[in-house]
Amino acid sequence: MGGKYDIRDEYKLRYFEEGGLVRRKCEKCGSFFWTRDARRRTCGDTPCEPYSFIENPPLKEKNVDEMREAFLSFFERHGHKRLKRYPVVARWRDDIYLTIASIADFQPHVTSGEVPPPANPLVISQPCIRLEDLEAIGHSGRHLTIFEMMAHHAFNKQNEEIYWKDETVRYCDEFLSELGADLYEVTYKEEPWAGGGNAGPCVEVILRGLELATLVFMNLELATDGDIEIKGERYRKMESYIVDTGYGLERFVWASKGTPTVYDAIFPEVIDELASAAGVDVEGVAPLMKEVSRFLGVTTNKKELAKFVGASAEELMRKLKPLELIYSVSDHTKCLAFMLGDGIVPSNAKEGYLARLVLRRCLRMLKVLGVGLPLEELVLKHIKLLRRSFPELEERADDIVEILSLEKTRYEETLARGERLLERLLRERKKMTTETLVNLYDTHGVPPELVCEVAARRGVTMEIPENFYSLVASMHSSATPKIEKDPLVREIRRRKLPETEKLYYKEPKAWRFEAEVLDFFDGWLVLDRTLFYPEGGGQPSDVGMLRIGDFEFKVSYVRSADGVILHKIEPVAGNAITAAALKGASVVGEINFRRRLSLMRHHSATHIILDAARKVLGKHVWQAGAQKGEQVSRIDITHFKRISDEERRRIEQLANEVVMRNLPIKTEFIERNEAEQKYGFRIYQGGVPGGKFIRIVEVGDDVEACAGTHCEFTGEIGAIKILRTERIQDGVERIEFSAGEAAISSVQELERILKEAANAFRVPYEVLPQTARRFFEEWKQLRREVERLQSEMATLRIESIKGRAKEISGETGVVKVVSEKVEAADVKELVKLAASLSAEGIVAILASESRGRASAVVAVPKPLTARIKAGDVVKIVCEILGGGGGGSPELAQGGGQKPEMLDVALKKGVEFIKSLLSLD
RNA sequence: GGGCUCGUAACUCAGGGGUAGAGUGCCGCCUUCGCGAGGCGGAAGCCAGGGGUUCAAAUCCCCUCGAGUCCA
Repeated sequence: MGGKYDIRDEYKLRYFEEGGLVRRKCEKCGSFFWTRDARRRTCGDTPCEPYSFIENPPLKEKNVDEMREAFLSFFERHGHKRLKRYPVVARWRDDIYLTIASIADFQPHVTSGEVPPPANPLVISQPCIRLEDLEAIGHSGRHLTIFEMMAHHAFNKQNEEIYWKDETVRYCDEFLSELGADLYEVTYKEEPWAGGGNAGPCVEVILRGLELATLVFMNLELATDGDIEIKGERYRKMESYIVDTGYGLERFVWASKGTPTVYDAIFPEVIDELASAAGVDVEGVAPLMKEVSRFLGVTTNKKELAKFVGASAEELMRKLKPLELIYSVSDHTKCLAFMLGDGIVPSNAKEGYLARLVLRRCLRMLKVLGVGLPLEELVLKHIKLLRRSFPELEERADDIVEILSLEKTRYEETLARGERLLERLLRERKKMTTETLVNLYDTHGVPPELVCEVAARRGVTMEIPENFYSLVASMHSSATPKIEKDPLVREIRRRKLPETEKLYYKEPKAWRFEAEVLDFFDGWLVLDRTLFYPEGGGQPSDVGMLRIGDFEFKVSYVRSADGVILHKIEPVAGNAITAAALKGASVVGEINFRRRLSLMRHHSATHIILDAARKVLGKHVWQAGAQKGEQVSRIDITHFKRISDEERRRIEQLANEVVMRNLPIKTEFIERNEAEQKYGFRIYQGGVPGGKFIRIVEVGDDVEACAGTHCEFTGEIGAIKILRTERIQDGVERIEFSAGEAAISSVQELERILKEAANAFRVPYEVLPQTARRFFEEWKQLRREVERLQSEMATLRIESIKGRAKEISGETGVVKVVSEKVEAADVKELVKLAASLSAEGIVAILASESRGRASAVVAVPKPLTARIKAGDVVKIVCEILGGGGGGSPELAQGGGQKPEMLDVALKKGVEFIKSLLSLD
């Protein structure tokens, strides 16, 4: 190499040179491009040039299915293996929720070189979902939430090159020619590309203003000490180099039809249906739309567009708005078909939230359009249109319809709730601040448009601030915690420790083993081989003992780092031991097998329950997390509603049938690509393991990539008992269960609770439910009866108490006062009594004693409250009782710990009132 | 994964330390030939559950359960 790296050198292709292409600088944007047309002055991309393919298509007309097939078969003819598409939800990745590009299918394991590609070179048409430009959908004429990225990939290594830049560009030209393009019109714009930790030179292929394909040559990786800088980040050359192309299927179809927008080109059937349902005159707007569409690549601003076509911005707004909504709904409903079809369950978190976001946008737009057409029908229409290429979506149609209608009612409820809340807020205060607007959306999901609408109805005008959504975003801005690199991994690499031989796979029933000590540091012991299972996949680590000569160690925790298994040890007998003394020693290890057996049973049971849940609830059920325990385990699954008792019973029944059939549990290490091909992506329930080979565990009908330890036959599990289900978030249900001995003891525990409850009522447990109901009903009735009698008693008591009222006179007047101890009365009763007395013009100081404590209540007739405040009196009284009190001027209550002081306190209360009546 | 909000009568919600409330619905009576409407009266509450603070908790604090919503 030598010399300084200049990314511009990367574009000096022999293919360009030999084909007579020339390099030019765009007059408008300044970027460099290659062309066969020596007189060309601009790069050909928008916004430097308007579209020139509208109503003048440069490609032979093809629909979506035809275009996809043309691409796939072209590359198949040129030695590429055709691959099936991956799901739109990227379950094999933990850094993204949705498949955003074809290369995402192969990240991170294939691109890093760790795992060989499923084929090389390969061709695929990958449905991708991107939600970044939601606002632009429909307006821009070209943005889509869901699109197919047609791509051919070649994964090259230093000593094993498939093909590189020249071939890639040649393929592009040949394919374009085959479609009828005039290569004289095509420009190749230089554009460095970076993303996802990689970077490289990239060529954008542009035809009549439309970028049709992006040819990325990924050959750099992020490195802090790298010597190449792109877009502010430092990179270095990669060992492998990858051809990553992206041909926009929808754009090709668009260019082949020359319709005003991409939407018209790809799903005209849905647009027609929506337009007629909404009563939008598409034909009428067509001439204007065609005019406008030419300049959509230049700007989407209505004012600027209006200048181009010689109309007013208002006219454009009015005429195009309904059409834009139709485009947007058409796109969103297709997106939903794929999201739900690939098993996303709408939720308030993770990928489920993204589905709900799209869904609710749809519902809002349909409402604005005033279309009676249900959302379900539109999504079904897409599914029908997609049937030929994606038959798997149709299989999910029933569930999709149920999910959609469920979500619709949920959203209607949310909106109704929001509207009521808003009405209340408006009633209370006339003004609506931006803060409340943001808060309403953030906390209650009330869209700002609805706020304006409701406010307007009440005559309050308000505006949505331009930066509304960024205000919302700023409320959530937080530093994303950086993933810390495991220090133990670094330490192990430094010590150059070999991978530990894993005996627990070969001998799942063994509990005793011999091995040699390789290293010891920071309390971690490393052996050449071990039976101890390290924590992983939701299975806790084994514990047990290690014996080295006369010394015994307790193994409290075991973990794995970079294939090396580390045992945390504590000496039981003997002195602390140094690493030097340990190295090379032979050890005898024993695991706590009782615990291990229970964990194995729970682990195998987890797989069985997942499969049973899929059978009972549907194919959208995926594992969303799991934790095994010795007594109780849990598995979280995606599902769109609460699991009913009946469903829970069926899952339990089905799971136990698998146990009783005593099926063999098969485990094997096989090549990742083979496993994916054979079983599909459902093997990745608990995340994606690295490595070329993965361990596949087959339990009944369930097949998963899993590193855990399992029983050899399902019968060994013994029994599976589901204990409870819990909703941990919208769309995710947690199933708690026990297996084996733990299942039996959990049933016994239930039985014990049941019997204890039955004993308390002195009834056989069979009649417990009706007995409990009866007792509760009777209790309620008795409570009412007590209250009724109390008030009756109070009226009787009042008469006698009234008779004992004394007149107290002072300089400012005379008042009637009672001050007495009431037997067997609680605070509530005292309050009632005192209130009735004060209603008759008597100042009442009442007190009682119960459970070793004193309570006091003071009531003052309203006309007297100017002079005598009940709260003040009660304070004086309760101070003597060793407590405190308070209340309103009319009624106050309090108490204290010294009931023996009651008489003194009552007297003091009367004295206080007397003092109040005297002039100061 | 993180943030915010809410659980009070059958329903919709007030009350935010000091006697549990309103509207709708329900029941009864009055009015009417009957219905609707109106008037008068009434029943209906483990204030989600548990713990804590306090003389006193629907109210404040903690936990659990149930629900809603936004962001990544």
